[in-house]
Amino acid sequence: MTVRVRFAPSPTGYLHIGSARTALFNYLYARHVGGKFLLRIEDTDLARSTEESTRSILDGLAWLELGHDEEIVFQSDNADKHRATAKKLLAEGKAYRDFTPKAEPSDGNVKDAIKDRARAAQGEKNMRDNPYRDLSNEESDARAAAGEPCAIRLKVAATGKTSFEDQVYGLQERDYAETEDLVLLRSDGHPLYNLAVVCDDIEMAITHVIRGQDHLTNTHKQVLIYEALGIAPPTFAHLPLIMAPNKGKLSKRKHGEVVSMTTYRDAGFLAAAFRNFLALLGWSAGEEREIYSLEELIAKFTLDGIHRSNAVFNFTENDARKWTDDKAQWMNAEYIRTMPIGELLPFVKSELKSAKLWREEYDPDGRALTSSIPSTESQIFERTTDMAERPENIALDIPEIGSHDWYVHTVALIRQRFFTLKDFSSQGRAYFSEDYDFDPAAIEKNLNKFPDLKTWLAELADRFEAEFQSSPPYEGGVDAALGGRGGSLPFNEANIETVVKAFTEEKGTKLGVIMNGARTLLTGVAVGPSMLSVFETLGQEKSILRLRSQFAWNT
RNA sequence: GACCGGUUCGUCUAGGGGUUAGGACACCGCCCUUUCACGGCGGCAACACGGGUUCAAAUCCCGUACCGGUUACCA
Repeated sequence: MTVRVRFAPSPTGYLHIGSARTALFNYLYARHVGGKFLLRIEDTDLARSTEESTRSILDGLAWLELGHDEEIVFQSDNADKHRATAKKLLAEGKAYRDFTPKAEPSDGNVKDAIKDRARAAQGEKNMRDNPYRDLSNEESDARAAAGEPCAIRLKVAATGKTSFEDQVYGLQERDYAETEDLVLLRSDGHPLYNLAVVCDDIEMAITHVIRGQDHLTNTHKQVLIYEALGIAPPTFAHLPLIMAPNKGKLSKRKHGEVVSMTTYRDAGFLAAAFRNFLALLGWSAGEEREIYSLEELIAKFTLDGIHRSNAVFNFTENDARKWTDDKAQWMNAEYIRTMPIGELLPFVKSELKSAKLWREEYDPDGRALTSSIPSTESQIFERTTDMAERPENIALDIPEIGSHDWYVHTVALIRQRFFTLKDFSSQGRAYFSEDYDFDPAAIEKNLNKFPDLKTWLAELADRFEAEFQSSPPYEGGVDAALGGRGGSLPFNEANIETVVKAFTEEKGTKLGVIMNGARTLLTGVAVGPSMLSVFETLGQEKSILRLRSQFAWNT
């Protein structure tokens, strides 16, 4: 028998972290055993279900790349079947009509009201004392025929117990006395959750139900329905819950965005990294290892690796740096830094695109377009036109600036200190645009503290122009004064180091002062890769122009 | 309240009778370095408590405490 599992969210909000983990575990299990992973939208609560929520959940699943098999089932489409099943149980005497008037919903917190009522009952409540439980068929039929509203309840036997072997928690038993005659059909004819789930799981031929352990007691009720129906229940596996940092419930309302999948997508997380993080929340392969590809997760995922204790999703409210779980952030950074560059490139591309920093020349076949570089160079020099004319020709160290190779080289260089995809368009903006921001703290620390830099860095630009070959003959520049001839050195790391070091000694200052000042001017931030590679990567022209830029000063 | 479940560093976890109780994240320190949120090395830090069983308990049993789930004509 092929394994068939399902993820069955109710569309009452976005896909949150707990549901996402449940979906992932179902997916991994199905793929591991070569079964089917189905999707069912439990939209029977008309009052709370929204299409927008369904879309959001689907978006979340799509982002996590948890593709489902077969058509999506909408539970509300099966309401007639659910009703028919309830009628069948009624006809067989396994359920009864309850003519007790529906209780008015209490105002305030429903959960609390229920809890209070249960506590008031002191556990002495007799679950079988419903006066309509043993109403004669005749009277029941007559009252129903007369149009008297009634709910349909399952007739749970007075003695005995439900039991099932949970794949995570082991044998679970519950005395019938603990379970009330649950309502199958509301008095308005609306099928309720437990009935709907059982009917649909049967209909969908679900073999394994993998869901949160908050359903443990529902499972007993559902087992009761299976028994009444004379159908063998599926195998159950309940998952530990994911808790808030205070070990309390992780709620959409209280914790908001931090639990939503779309937040992570929008914050520049890689689905692969987040999946990896999620997989390790409540499951482990029993190894001292954290990074698993999807294929490895599928290969290693088994139900007995699932834990029984709840896990805390750790984050600190009002702390920008720790807005979400440290490990999730680390995992994402780890993926960005170490995944094959070819796999990262498409993500960087779409990030740059949405930040309007993307250029077609970065594409592998974009080389043919390099002839169009002058047009983009007008952008490069946009903010500095008062300083220099656009150069006639450009000869650069490999890789050629703006080319695909340069793009790959640059991404590989700057990803080393990035945490999210967003960093490519924020911290890394200066590599792709002239229009980048300056971090005030960086300016203060690396520029303002050394007033001499204001002239030194401009001088360094002159030096670059003089020492390195092919420096463009800027109008009015040193180069022009020299007759348009630059030096003879190729603009590469080794030579840049030599030149900068010599310059530093002349000025009697420390290398760090020059380098950090240059970094701030050239990239707007105080952190990044080796400054030598930054110079080289940005290229001679940009380096010179930005060194001469006074933009960052006095900001 | 009742029923059910859980409890190893701050967090995620390994370990399931004999371990210096391991790893990861975070944190701290040192090194590398022009800076740095990269990297390298190191450090801090845990078996909830009390009884048993046993030569030996984090590990098995019982109890307590604490935490969580459920207790709807919600899902």
